[in-house]
Amino acid sequence: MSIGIKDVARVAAVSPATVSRVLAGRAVDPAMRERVVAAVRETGYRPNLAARRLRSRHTNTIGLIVADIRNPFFTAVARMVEGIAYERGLRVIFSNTDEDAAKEAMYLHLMQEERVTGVILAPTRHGVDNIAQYQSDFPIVLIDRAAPDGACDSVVLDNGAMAAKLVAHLHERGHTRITGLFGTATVTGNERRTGYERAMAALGLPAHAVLVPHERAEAERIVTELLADASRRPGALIVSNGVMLLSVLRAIDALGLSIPRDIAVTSFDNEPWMEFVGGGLSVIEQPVEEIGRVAVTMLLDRLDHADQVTRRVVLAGRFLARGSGG
Amino acid sequence: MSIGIKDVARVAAVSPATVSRVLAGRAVDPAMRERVVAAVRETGYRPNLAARRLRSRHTNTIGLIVADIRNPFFTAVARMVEGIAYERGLRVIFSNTDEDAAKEAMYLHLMQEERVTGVILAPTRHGVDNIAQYQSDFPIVLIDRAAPDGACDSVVLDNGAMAAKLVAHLHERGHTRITGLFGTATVTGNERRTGYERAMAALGLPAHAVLVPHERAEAERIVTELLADASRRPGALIVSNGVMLLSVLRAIDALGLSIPRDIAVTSFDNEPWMEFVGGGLSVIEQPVEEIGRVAVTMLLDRLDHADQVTRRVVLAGRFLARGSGG
DNA sequence: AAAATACGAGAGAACGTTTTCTCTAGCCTA
DNA sequence: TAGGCTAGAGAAAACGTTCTCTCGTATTTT
Repeated sequence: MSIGIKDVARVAAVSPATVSRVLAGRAVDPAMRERVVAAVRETGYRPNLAARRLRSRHTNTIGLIVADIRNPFFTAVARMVEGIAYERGLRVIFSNTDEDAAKEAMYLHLMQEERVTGVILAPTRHGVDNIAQYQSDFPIVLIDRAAPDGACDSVVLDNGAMAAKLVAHLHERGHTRITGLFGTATVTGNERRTGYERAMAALGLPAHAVLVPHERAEAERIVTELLADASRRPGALIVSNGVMLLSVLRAIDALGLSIPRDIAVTSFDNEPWMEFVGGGLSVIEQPVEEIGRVAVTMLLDRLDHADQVTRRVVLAGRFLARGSGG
Repeated sequence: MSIGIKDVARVAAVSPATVSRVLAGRAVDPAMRERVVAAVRETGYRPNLAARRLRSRHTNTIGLIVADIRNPFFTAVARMVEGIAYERGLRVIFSNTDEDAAKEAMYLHLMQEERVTGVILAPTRHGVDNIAQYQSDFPIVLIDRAAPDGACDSVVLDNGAMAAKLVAHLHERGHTRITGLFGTATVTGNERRTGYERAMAALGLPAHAVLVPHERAEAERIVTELLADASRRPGALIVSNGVMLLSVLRAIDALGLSIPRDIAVTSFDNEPWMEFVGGGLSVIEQPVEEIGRVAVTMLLDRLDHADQVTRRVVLAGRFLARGSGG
């Protein structure tokens, strides 16, 4: 039998309502307040959040659903979101879809049942089209991957421009046979591919985009095939994200190739270890803390102004030139 | 105004209790069950979890508190715990203390208010001594770091033996001047240091253990200092975890040294990128999936048998010999 | 065939809070 | 000084479920 607000009220010789008011920081006679505070301490009372949420009809909870927790980009964003949310008195329910649309749908349903205040979501490709049905229950802010028709607030990287930056960097280093590797599963991959193709075209170079599935073994197989034949091997690679990069590195290693001697490699996403591989990998660093902060802010904003038009915040990344560009 | 169980009951022409029974999968007349299922679908009903938890008095929720989400070991464990928990119909509340005892205490209080079923915790050094006060509210299973007096169920790596394995490996490769780098903040670091010192003593070699703080810049400074002077430089390093390893690599890189030519490096924790650095880093891989599974299992076990004696499960790691041992 | 038993359904209480409503006392204004 | 107003406290309803209790019907047992 745990201690309830009534027990505290009895000890403090006040009504439960008064205890509730003290806990909520509302106007209460100072003497009474003190009695209540003392009683809370004495009894070791802990409010029951389930009861509080049920009665007050707000959960002060936001959902965070990411597509792949193994991707350190999402880990970093999650860390930021959680920190900011807690600062503002919001709890975070965290979940991971593993790029699986069914899991995504399940977690969105769960968010409905939790009656969350709002959701920050990195949607799967399939999920993007189906978020509309949840919008009526809570606002959603998309991160990393935006809804194509602006159906949703979103905060994304300027993928096209960043891809172009990688192309420019490799071109400056004298590369012309630049191949791009992009994911099949996300709009982000698409945007990066488009940016790559435009930039290549602008330089009068032939673009060669390869679509790489999310699944690891398959990804490695495709990359190995691409690089196996020395005569047809590209001079430089642009890799769409940090997870895919690992498959690329594994293939390069297995073929006994060396970066940047045999092939130049650049990528999206920055991680601590990347300075130690291939003479230091030249990469696009995403502004993860900014993404987290903007996402939470937009979500809270949307709660206050439900019928404001949707916004799409596009953030620039930072190009880190290290040695792997050749 | 959202749809409640009474609305579903009205549509299905049954009592709310019956709807509840159908949802809980209890015995109900098939015809009625069908009516209820249809009504749920028709109304788009989503149960309110706050109400359910309040009334049923169990939350089906476990708390997972880790010390450092940037450490991929914890990310991996978290992923496993979440997966297993969801399989068993448990929700996971995830939080991260950043090795901060105050944050740890706050989150443990939060777990009380959430009325969680149990908690899986990677405690800070300070936290280990204070968990007793929470044990009365919910069982706790410690991971990675055990309570010294067996006050708690725990699942840990066989740190001593694994450290000895690294020593043996380096010794086989001809190293005698082997320095160990260990964290100051955790009992885990202590155990690894002890294992290292014993193994060195057994081989008749002088042990040289260096304590490295968790804070990154400071860690890097200390390691740089250790390696700067070529004449006093150790021939091989044993690093206590993957986060510290990054500081070590940075220092080695900054000094222009090469692994394993100038210095051999071995470490605890395995991550995908480690095969590409220093000719492939030789490391101890922790059985993360096993740790997650055992932790959840022990927690559920403890719920059934509250007064069973505490258990301490010690798991072996796997040594991955790659090139960095020299 | 009668009695005992088991099963399933509904009514209503209960979970632990916050909120609404009512009331009193004190204060300000006219 | 009387009347209206305001602030703060308590009583009781309400949040949306599940659980307990009761009762009727169907099934088994003797």
